[in-house]
Amino acid sequence: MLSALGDPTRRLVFERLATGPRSVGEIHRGLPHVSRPAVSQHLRVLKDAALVLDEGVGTRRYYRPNPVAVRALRAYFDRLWGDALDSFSTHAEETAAAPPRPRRKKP
Amino acid sequence: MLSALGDPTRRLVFERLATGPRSVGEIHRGLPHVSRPAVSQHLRVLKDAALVLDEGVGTRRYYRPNPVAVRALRAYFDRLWGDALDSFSTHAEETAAAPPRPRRKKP
DNA sequence: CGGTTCAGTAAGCTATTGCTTACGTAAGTG
DNA sequence: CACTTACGTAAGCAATAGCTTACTGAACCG
Repeated sequence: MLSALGDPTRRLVFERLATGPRSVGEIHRGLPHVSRPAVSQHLRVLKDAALVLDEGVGTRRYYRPNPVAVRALRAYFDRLWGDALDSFSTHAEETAAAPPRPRRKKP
Repeated sequence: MLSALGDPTRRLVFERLATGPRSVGEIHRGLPHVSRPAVSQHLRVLKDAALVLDEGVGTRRYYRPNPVAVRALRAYFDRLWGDALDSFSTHAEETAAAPPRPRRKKP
């Protein structure tokens, strides 16, 4: 998932979907610098990564973010956040317990 | 930031830091498939992206996640999550209000 | 001191990636 | 039915990314 969001342009595409379903053409119009086929290709990558869902309506195809994916990403960073906090408090305790840190040549 | 986390190997490196500060050598030992210079290079990218902080102790250098960055990422997906929820309820209302989907333009 | 450990950097190579152009196709329109 | 709209896909290309090897430079150790 994060691999798919690694590309800045793809992130732009993805973020355009946050506020509601968009067709390929709409996304393309909102991103003049990106050709339409490029948009299609980005959407394909996003879809393969399960980051977006799509639904065909007539001749167009509407894309929207996949709630499951967004939740998973949130959970990922929540976990990281928790671990980092733990690590931080441990770090704080240690450095507090040994104030003059056994640095380089000071002591 | 997300660009930096786009690479799977780099994500591995980053995740190794979640549970506490690690030196380059330690990370390398935990990731046998990745050469030590590669680890250094990944850490450099992570540092340039402000995803990690580092502190030199003697001949080694300890890396740890940057809390600010993790919080920012959490916030990013939280926002996305909120927008997606709004979008979803709107979508639900519309489809509920108009069972046989209106085709082309606004009826 | 010399030697060793730990880490960052340089150079070069390969694989991947993202883009464009061109084409194919299904569905809506008159 | 043409014809148009909206997408997807194929092929090919240039740029980038990540890896490895080799070198350099600090800081400890004896």
